[in-house]
Amino acid sequence: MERLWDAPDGVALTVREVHSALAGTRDIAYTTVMTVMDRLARKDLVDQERDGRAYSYRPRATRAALTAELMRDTLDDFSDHDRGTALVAFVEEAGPEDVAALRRALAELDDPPGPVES
Amino acid sequence: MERLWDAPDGVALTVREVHSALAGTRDIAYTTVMTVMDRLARKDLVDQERDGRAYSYRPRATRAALTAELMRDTLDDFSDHDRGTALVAFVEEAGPEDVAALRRALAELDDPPGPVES
DNA sequence: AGCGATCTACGACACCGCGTCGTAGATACT
DNA sequence: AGTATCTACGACGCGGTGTCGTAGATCGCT
Repeated sequence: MERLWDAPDGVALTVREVHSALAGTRDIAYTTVMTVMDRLARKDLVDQERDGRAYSYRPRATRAALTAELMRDTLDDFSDHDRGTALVAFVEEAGPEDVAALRRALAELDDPPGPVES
Repeated sequence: MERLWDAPDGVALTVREVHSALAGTRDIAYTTVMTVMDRLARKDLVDQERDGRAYSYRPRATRAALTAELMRDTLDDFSDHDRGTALVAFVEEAGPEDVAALRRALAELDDPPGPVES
């Protein structure tokens, strides 16, 4: 259930909230959500903070950031060799959309767009 | 044991060859190598071809290509949302080396360098 | 032909991660 | 007190992975 990120944004959520949200779509036990949350916390993917009698969980990173990190991890597993080679392969097989996105991302490195204002 | 790629290059290898290669470094049973090879073949990560009485295994893809594919898979798991966002995050956290490699890779897309011929 | 080396086939075991859930016990609300 | 709400902890099944052994087929040499 790593897709608990899909629902919330960047705030802390209690188990109940998540469970309620999910219960609408699918049939899931309360404790299941708990267990998942707990495991995510154990892995430091979320922060666990007390919230009254219950716990609240806040994602430590964006889904996007997490995805990026996983991609980097994959790349790291390859590290001994030429990372460049892998990246070239990645780009070569990437769809036009992704290529465009990469270009944009790289461009912004030089020319910081100034976050969100405007 | 996905790291069987680390030793060979792009040719077919028999179980014995791989085993011998590994036996130097670590203490491993012949059948272990077999099982691994077999599983890799099952997953179509390697091609299995008869070679006399034994089998020969040839990697279906470069380690680099495989890495790239895994990275793409990770990205796909995120697909519903903005792939761009993930890619931006990826680029932002990437080291200078990787950024440079990406730039090079993208450049070559427009301007094919004509493989390897000096 | 007989024997030993070599291979494959098949199955087994342990361990881990993940998704799923239940029971038991603490805590709070009415 | 009684009920609802939470957490703690453990459990089960499933699939992937790393590891190996035994059995049976084949090959080559004496």
